[in-house]
Amino acid sequence: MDKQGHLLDASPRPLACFLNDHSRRMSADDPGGGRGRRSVEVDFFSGHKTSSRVAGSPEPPLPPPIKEEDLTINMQLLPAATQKEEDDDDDRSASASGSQQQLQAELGRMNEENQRLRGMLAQVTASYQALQMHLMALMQQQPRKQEQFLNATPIPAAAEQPASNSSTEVEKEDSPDAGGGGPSSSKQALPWAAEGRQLSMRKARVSVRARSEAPIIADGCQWRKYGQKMAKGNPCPRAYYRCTMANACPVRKQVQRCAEDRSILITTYEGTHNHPLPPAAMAMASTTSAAASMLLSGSMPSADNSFLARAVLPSCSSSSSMATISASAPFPTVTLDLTHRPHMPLLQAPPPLYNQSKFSGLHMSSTASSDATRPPIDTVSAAAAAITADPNFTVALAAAITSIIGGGAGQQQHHGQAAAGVNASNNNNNVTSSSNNTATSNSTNSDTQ
DNA sequence: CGCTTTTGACCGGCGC
DNA sequence: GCGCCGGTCAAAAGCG
Repeated sequence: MDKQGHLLDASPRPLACFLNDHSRRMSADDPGGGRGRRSVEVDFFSGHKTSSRVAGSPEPPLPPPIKEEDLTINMQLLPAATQKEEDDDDDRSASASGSQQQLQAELGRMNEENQRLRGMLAQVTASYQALQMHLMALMQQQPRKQEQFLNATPIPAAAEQPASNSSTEVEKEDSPDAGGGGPSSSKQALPWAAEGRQLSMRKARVSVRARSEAPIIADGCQWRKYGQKMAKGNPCPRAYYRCTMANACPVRKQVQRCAEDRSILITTYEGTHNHPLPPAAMAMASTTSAAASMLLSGSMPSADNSFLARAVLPSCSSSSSMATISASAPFPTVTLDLTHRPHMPLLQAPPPLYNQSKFSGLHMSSTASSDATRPPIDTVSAAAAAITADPNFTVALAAAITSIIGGGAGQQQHHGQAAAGVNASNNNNNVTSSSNNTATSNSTNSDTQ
């Protein structure tokens, strides 16, 4: 726990801060930096972010545009022997021309390095995507551990969160005969339902409360509406969406307006995407999936309710007031409240993106408080999840990389995408080809009640 | 024509 | 066992 806490506490800052700090440090405090300067190291496969330090090895540095200061620094960093040779040279004009040649040679070398670094950057970007998939694969390889965690701490019947078919899913997954012969077996033929392992990832939910007039929040993904119901206790209908970015993506979400304040949109995500996500969707998706996976993997210490809050919302330094635990929900559910700061400019905003989180249904306050009965903490998963879960980091990474590659031309674009993906108040509707206001379409479902 | 939304019906869990 | 409820299905309708 201490390890994880330290790790998580040590990396709350957006990448943009690391970049700025780093370039400042490199130009002033690190004359011995040499190559690999201004590097931002992210070990995507271990999930450890080491960007605040100068790398010992010149591996994955970001390719900076060649600037005057670079040349200046590099000239200062010429080997001592070379400088001594220059001093001993009697022919000053020859020395000057030699210096010029060296300058040009250095420039050429920097250009080559720049090209090389761009290639590396492409690899890093690909690795980032691969990491996402790798994480999902790892999490799906641990359903048993997750089941143990969930089964060892049975969840009380629901009152706060809507009831669900969690136990149904557990049965379907655990018992091989669950799907056989029943009338619902034909329904299992659906592509997403055939992914039985995916069901395990659907037990935890991440709920996002956002103030928005739009029917759904723009999270960068494509969704298809497959149902709408009137939920008890809420005059507003609840809409059910399924991710359509991949054929068998198990991710679903429920969208419902808050009964008390209808300007607040409550979006509940369930599951983990099994496909690469666009940058605009990365922030929200990684946050929700990481939160869900950490809930399921039991990666949070039982004694520290704020652990997950700090992991998922690492920008939040004060955790005492933002993490509460309710044992009344059928699902382990993380609620991210975005309603207090709806227009946070991401890349200029080191302050918390989410200023409040509420944990409901963690059901760990009583039964899981004895650490002896809990499954071991998966440090790597927790760390990787925590890092990828940091929307500031993800968005800043994308924006920083884009700005470096595109020389700022793409920064605005990425900034816009990032904002669209995370700013919950964005009114863009990312539901596929849908202009209907599903939440306000008074097609109240009479259902069979 | 293909895709999405709508909406009534159906299913299973849960409480009484 | 029955009814309530949440979640999902699938045919019909709508849309570009």
